[in-house]
Amino acid sequence: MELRDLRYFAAVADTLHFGRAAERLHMTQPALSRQIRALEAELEVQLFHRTKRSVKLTIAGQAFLADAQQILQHVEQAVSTTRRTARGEMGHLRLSFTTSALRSVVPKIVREFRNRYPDVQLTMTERCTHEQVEAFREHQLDVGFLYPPVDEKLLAITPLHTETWVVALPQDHPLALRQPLTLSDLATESFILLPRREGPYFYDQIIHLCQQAGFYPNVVQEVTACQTRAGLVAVGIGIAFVPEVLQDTGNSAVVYRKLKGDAPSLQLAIARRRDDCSPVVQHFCQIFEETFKKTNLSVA
Amino acid sequence: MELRDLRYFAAVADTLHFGRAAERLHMTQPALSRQIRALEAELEVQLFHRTKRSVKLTIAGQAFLADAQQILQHVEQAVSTTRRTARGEMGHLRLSFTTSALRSVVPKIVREFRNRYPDVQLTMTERCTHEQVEAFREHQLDVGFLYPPVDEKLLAITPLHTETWVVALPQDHPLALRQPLTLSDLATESFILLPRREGPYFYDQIIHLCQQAGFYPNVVQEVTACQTRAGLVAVGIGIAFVPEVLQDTGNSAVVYRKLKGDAPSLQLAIARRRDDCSPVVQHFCQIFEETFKKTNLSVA
DNA sequence: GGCAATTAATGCCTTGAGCGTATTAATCAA
DNA sequence: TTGATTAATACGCTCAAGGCATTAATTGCC
Repeated sequence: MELRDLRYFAAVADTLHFGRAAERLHMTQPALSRQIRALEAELEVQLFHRTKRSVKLTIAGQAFLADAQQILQHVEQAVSTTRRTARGEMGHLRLSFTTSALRSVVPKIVREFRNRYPDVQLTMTERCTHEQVEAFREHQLDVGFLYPPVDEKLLAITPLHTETWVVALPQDHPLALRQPLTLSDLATESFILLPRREGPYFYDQIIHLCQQAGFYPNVVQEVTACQTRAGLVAVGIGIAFVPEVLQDTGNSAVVYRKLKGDAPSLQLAIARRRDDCSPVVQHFCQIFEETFKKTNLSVA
Repeated sequence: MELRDLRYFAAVADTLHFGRAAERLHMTQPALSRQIRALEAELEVQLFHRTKRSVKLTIAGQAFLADAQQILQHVEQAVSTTRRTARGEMGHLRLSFTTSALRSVVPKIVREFRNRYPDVQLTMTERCTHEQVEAFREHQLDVGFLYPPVDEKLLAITPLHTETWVVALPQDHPLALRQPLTLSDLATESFILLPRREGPYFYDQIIHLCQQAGFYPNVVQEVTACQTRAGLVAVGIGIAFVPEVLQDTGNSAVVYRKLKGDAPSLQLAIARRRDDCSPVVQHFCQIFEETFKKTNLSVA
């Protein structure tokens, strides 16, 4: 059985007239009659009651017609879906970002992407940099906003902008009264930092900056997520560094102070697999470039 | 596009190897390669990443594969459904019956039918004889249990068994004390009957029998359904005739008495359209015949 | 009742889509 | 470098599917 047979059958079932159906199919009536007979022979089922003058669907023919129409429609839809998928208008995009990226560049890009490609299913997952790298390796991720440097030849990484980080202090801390702080002001404080293995570059940067400022920091390591960091600061466990965009102005128990001179900073970047030729990812990166060129200064 | 293309594509997508796919399809590799290329050209979409040594699905190819498999499966299912429909193993049967038939032959036949043809959808509607005839005319009904005679050349009617009707009396009626009644005992009673147009044969039979018994019945006509008849008898509106199988032994306000000698009776019959060649109806009538032959005596 | 119109089926011939065989070209492994 | 593997290409053949001409049966009209 071929789709041809279904098309012919549907035409005859629709018109109940071999001549007119043949005309619609741009063929001759004898050819059509023969094809329908062959189809009936193949199915071993009579699809039409025929007299020399009239044609009527049998019960089985009615059942077959319903399926035939569905199948033909499904085929059309499949062709359309395939073409649109090839063009990147349909499909799936798995996106990850750090907490700070979610507060800066992600909303604008995602809004524009959903606008232009409403039929692409987006899966967005917050992940820190090394989780994203792992996900890329396991083919679980298509595009990520993360902090380089990342030691991974698999990934193509485009830098976006540099985030400045600020100090989070308990509201009643003596230093909270002074406005422009320097790193050396913090020499005697306890530092709340992510474990080195979860962000070695940033960790080493802090250590390095402190040593330049003349002291070695007293580190109280912390495994939990960013959200609890402010809480730990509030109850006096120590002080912490936070991306400027993540300052929680609603929580009066914690105050944020900029650092004069050398401050810890991280460059946000967009990453994708080098071997990923998915048109959806290409569209996303295209939009990223357009949006980034226009809004780079305002965001950075 | 033809189903052939989908079959070929699915085979290659499954094996990711033109040679082995061709083998599975009982054809040669060059022919298969050409067909896939032609399919890609028709879709204007690349379905496979090919090197000289390996084959991989593209994103669009993955999307197409999902649809192609569904379509091929749907085709198989359509063929199966059509064949089973032609054999009468699937489909739809609309069945109607009088209240009395529901209490006699219908349950056994329907049980057996559902047993043998579980995939035929049954629609059962209680209808009196003339409603059934009307439904047959309007192609709303396939098989009916009704009371002939029916003046309708459209229908093929097979008699089933003769129902004896009994008299329903109020429990405190003087005649309720006597056991075998005769029609002439009822000469002075009021009769609750269906209007003549809703069952002229039965109506005329009553009149005729009464006249034979020497009186013309005093008829209190009633339009409502059988179910309320017992209620009307109970409150003393009159007496009524009821099929023996519909005697409501739970209601002590009404008693039922057989009639000695000529009693009103009706023959139950099974009816179908003469022009109905539906295999489902044929199976139903087949079962009817088998069941009827075995149980005729016990039911009648 | 006969004739014209309609319409599905049949017979015969033609064409090209699809297949097979043989071969090529590229890649990989040793 | 060589042999093995595998997809692509070249060329020719075959038959399924289509066209044309005709038949056969039915309907409706005069």
